[in-house]
Amino acid sequence: MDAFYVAVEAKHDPTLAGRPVIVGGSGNRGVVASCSYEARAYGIHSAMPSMRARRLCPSAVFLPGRYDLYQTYSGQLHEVLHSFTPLVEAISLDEAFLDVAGARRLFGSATEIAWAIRRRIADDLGLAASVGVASSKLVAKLASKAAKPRASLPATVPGLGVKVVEAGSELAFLHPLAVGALWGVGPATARRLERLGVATVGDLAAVPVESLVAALGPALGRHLHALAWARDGRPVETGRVAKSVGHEETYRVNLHDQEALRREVVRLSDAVAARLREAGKAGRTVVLKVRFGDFRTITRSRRVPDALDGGPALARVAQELLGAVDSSPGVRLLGVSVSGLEPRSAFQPTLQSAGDEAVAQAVEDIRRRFGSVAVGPASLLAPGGLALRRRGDQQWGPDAQ
DNA sequence: TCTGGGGTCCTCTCTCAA
DNA sequence: TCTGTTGAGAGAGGACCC
Repeated sequence: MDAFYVAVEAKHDPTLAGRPVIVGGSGNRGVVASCSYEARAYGIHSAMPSMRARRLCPSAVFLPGRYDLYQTYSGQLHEVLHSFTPLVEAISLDEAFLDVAGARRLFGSATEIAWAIRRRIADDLGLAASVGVASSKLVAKLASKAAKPRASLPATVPGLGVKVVEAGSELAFLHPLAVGALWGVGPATARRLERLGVATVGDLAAVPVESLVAALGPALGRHLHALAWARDGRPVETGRVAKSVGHEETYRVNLHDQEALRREVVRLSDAVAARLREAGKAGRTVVLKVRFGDFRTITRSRRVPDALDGGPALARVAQELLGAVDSSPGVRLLGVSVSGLEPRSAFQPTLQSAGDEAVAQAVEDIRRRFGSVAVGPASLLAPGGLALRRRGDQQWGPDAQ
């Protein structure tokens, strides 16, 4: 989808159309989640600190973002995609891979399907999408990028809408691109490749695989070498299951007080537990993440004998992990996550957790009937109240104020 | 310029057991 | 019995994606 969050906002408020609009955190520790092409023309991009974006374009409209609303649109989008093929691999709220090999008898060639999907999204959702058509996920993804509009002053240059890379012409399409365009090449890998004299995908293809393995390790070295030669046999995977569930939060000001940190751990654990139970999952590895004022980040984890899904049980483990951390430099971010997930039915609650189990069930029932802030851990009744978190709350950093 | 939140995957190191 | 090797698993960190 093209500038998805901003496009949804503009649909609900047509006065936003054609203006520099930024969705993201408004506070001094927030970041840009999505921005309109008009904002991109000022050099603004997603993940940029909001403060910097504001400096680059003081006249931009800043919106806090409505995760629930974007989720609703995402659901509609995936309904449209599934009406063409069941082979849909969702990679985010607004992007997906489709394997349309089996849909051609019904809907025409892959190119015809691409245009039809684009029309349906425009008709049903009122939003613009760009589609890439190719024989592999790698090339399709890059083709969809090539089909998007381009930010420019004085006006945005409209995109192709659909970009087709015919079988046999993949290398001609790939090799002129910057190496950073490849999936798996971020800033750190791009820097390492630069030292090898690699700037484009074509340069990368010319490097012997042994040299890449020596420079980047066996997994990444071999993977990138294959991608540079357009060898990408990864199938479209439907029904991928989550391997971990977590919740983390950056604070407006650094926290120093151990008691405050312990309360935060309870709150985060409660949020994680709610989502675990929603998903019918429990997990065996509890991970505490701490980011200090100087941005140094550590994780501490513990594997427990019985899978956990209750807030109090998670909080106990996470608080033990927190106890071994020196928080005196000041804590900027705290996170709790659980991995090693298994279906809830596959484990038996121990005697100790049986009480937690009953409490968690009751809490869940009350929240279903009266809302998420109707009940919560007593320790959170301290200053700040029942500020329980759900997924999508404070998605892009602490609010201003 | 001052860096979010929710994830996945890879690599390195350490420990323990065979 | 002692020492070295190997492999598995856990813990930690880092890079990357949207």
